[in-house]
Amino acid sequence: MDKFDFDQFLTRVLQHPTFEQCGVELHYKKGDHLFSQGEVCRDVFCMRSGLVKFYFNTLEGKEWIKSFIVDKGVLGSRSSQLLEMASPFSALCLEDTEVVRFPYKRFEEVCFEDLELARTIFQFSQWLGLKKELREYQLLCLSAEEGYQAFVDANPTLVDRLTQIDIARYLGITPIALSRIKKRLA
Amino acid sequence: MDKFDFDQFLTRVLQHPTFEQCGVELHYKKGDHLFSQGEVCRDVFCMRSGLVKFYFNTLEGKEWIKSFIVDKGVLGSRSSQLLEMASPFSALCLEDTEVVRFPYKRFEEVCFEDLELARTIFQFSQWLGLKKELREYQLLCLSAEEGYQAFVDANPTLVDRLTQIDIARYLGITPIALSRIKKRLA
DNA sequence: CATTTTTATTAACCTAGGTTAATGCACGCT
DNA sequence: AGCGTGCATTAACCTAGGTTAATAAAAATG
Repeated sequence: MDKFDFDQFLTRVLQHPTFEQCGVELHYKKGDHLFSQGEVCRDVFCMRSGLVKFYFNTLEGKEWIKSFIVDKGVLGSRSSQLLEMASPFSALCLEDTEVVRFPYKRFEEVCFEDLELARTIFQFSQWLGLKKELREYQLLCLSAEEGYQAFVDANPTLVDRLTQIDIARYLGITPIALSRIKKRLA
Repeated sequence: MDKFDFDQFLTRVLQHPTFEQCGVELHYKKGDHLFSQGEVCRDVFCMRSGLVKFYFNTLEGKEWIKSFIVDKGVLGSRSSQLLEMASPFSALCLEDTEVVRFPYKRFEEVCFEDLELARTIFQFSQWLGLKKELREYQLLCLSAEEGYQAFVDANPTLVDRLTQIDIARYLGITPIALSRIKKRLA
């Protein structure tokens, strides 16, 4: 469960009659938003390919990146889905991205009818929990330099698909600081 | 779902025949560990009263606090439960604490038999996800001063039960820095 | 009740990272 | 091709927080 099999996950979910019926295939271009901070977005996005960043815009006009979703995955705004609240963050495509979109409520309903699917989704949410735990650890315990190294080690191919600005915003530092760190390490 | 009803949760879980049978009531004293970093702990702890901190010890000999569990809650080490890995953090009682302990595997098994319980646990894990999202936001986007204010606002009564050291370790700063922040705010 | 052991505060100094601004590159665009 | 926009680097300066250390108050501990 260290790595999660999204191919299998997507197959299982998207083959389900409910989602074959209510799922909408969408092709987003680089620069498009899946949803934006401040909106309520009750959907689930099953991502087949592409690259998406979740980011916050602060009151001081700064941007911080919550996470990247790479190639395949499942995404959405939890607080919108569960509490019908405005999403606290935006989802922006950094590359052309293909998704199937459907309402979260359907997802929840199906979960309690189809035990096999419930199990699959349970596994996904456990995996996500582990990832979030790691992120929390890195933000809390690692210096900027350690955090950068950990990010590069864990995502060797992703690094080349991102700007230094976005990597820095993910680590919680400025691009200038990241430039200095890279110089220090080289 | 903004606040989670642990009274109801604990009642439902602990009334279940499986946990009435395999659950062990334990009374920990202030200073006791529920489990320690480096050990595998496959248990779930249903907490009835007390105060527990989850903390990391880094290689440089520093301590950082992952979270506090206050009064009532459910806790354990996810990576131990799911992956049978050594826990990356320790759980220490800051006050006398009463729990019921049982193996996580049982928990998982029961979930797939008892749909009502599965629903309850699903709600809990969603609530936990929301909490972790907020924590991620605060670590990533807030300054130490903003983080302290947010912590005090969200946990007005908890603050008096913690030392300044532990609050600082939770915010990711030193107690000295927190002392300066308090002075600045007063 | 006296004695360690923790905790909180403050001061002096240090350092990593933030800020502003200038420069040179590498693109995507018409 | 030529233009503009965004990206990466570097420098100079500033600031929040880290470090060490001294002090005093408050808790545990016997």
